[in-house]
Amino acid sequence: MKKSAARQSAPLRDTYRHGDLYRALLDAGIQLATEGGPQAVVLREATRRAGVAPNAAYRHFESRQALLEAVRKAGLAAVARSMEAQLAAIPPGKDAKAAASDALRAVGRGYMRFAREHSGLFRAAFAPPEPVEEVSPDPAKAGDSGLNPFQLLGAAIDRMQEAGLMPPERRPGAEFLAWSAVHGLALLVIDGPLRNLPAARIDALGERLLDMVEKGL
Amino acid sequence: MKKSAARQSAPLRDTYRHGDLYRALLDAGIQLATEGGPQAVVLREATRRAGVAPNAAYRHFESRQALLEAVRKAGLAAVARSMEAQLAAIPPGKDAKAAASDALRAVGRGYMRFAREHSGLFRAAFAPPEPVEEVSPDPAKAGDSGLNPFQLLGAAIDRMQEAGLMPPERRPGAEFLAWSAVHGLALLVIDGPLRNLPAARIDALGERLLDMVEKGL
DNA sequence: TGTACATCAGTGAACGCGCGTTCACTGATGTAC
DNA sequence: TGTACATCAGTGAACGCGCGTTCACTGATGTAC
Repeated sequence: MKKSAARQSAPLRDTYRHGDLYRALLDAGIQLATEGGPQAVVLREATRRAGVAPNAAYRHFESRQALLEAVRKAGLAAVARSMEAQLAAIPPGKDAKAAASDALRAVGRGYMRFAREHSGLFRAAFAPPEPVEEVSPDPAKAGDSGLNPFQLLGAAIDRMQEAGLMPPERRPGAEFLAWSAVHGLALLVIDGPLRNLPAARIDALGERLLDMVEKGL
Repeated sequence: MKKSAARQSAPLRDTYRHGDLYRALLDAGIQLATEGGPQAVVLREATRRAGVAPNAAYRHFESRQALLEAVRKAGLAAVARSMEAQLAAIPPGKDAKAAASDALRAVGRGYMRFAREHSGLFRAAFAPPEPVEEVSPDPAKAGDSGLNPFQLLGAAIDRMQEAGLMPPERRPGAEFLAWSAVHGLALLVIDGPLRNLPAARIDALGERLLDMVEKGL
């Protein structure tokens, strides 16, 4: 399993230069994270998959840590995109209240869905270094809308409040509460004791959790 | 930092036999987990701390995995004890409704407090192997009451329902919702983007989260 | 349009590291007589 | 109460592993003339 694929001594390309090794290493890193979480992001394996000598990575990343960091940002962007996809799937033409409620649920659903479908990358995305940054709209972490996952959530909650579904005095910090609930279920399901619950039960649980959040906010 | 303490070539004891090496290794493992999470539970380091040759561990644990497993169970028991401590601190003499509500909050608070105070061990306790076991009252995972963390939560929710604070039709599966919320905040705070939020804000957030859960259930 | 040259992306070999695990052993302990 | 002996907890040395990282290099590429 370790020395499985892409393990030839001859390089995979015919040119001496690779072309876009940075991208190739990052893609390999993303793939590794997807397969095995942050720990699986290993420099040597990434270079192996890119068909390149181990030390070639140092032309593009200062260290293993730097590669992992790049993978993390890519993971956050992918989370954001998953949320945006759910937002885009909302049927239009509802009144403001219903639309706001739909949006909040879509954001949560997109988050949980990504966690389940790409659990390794999800775990990498939320691995240690990354203090909360209410500012810093780093485009590398954003989805197509330019917002990162946290900002997407914030926007959904703003709509809830504007639609009158949430008293303004409870607005500050509310994203942390919603985030906690959704994040917790995601982790219990992919990594924790709720792993190997049947998918249908997980879905139902997710919807009930969103009920709870909506009602409890 | 790696070769810091307890690094002498002479053993720390005067007898040839150790006395209670199983316990010593388990304690070392717990300590390692507390310091650095599940990954930090390293056989060789545990034997080093116990003042014993690396391979001596194999008299008591089949493999590194087995030691980690034992640490995990000990961690779960410690979580349960933290929850029990909060339950014990509830002032008596309230009516059933208030008492049930207090109990639910105590359980959640004990969980989050443990996560913050022993974050490495907490992470180890909820590391991969551990499918949900509605049965299996393994005493090694239980606190002094004999209940494991999940069972303590279930009992608190039962009380909520019995006190009429929750409609019976919403009872099934409700522990998963409460657990998700609390677990998510715990992880965001110890490991994730909410790390290095000031303690006072974390406490306040924890109480608001419990409000949300209580209301939302 | 052609040639000389500087640049710098990727090579090949090697390093030291700590890890988990296996082997044949030794010697303190508790038990049977 | 004393002795012989089996048991088995801990020893010492060694293994192979994959890792991150450093070194001096080579040779394709793009640029200046």
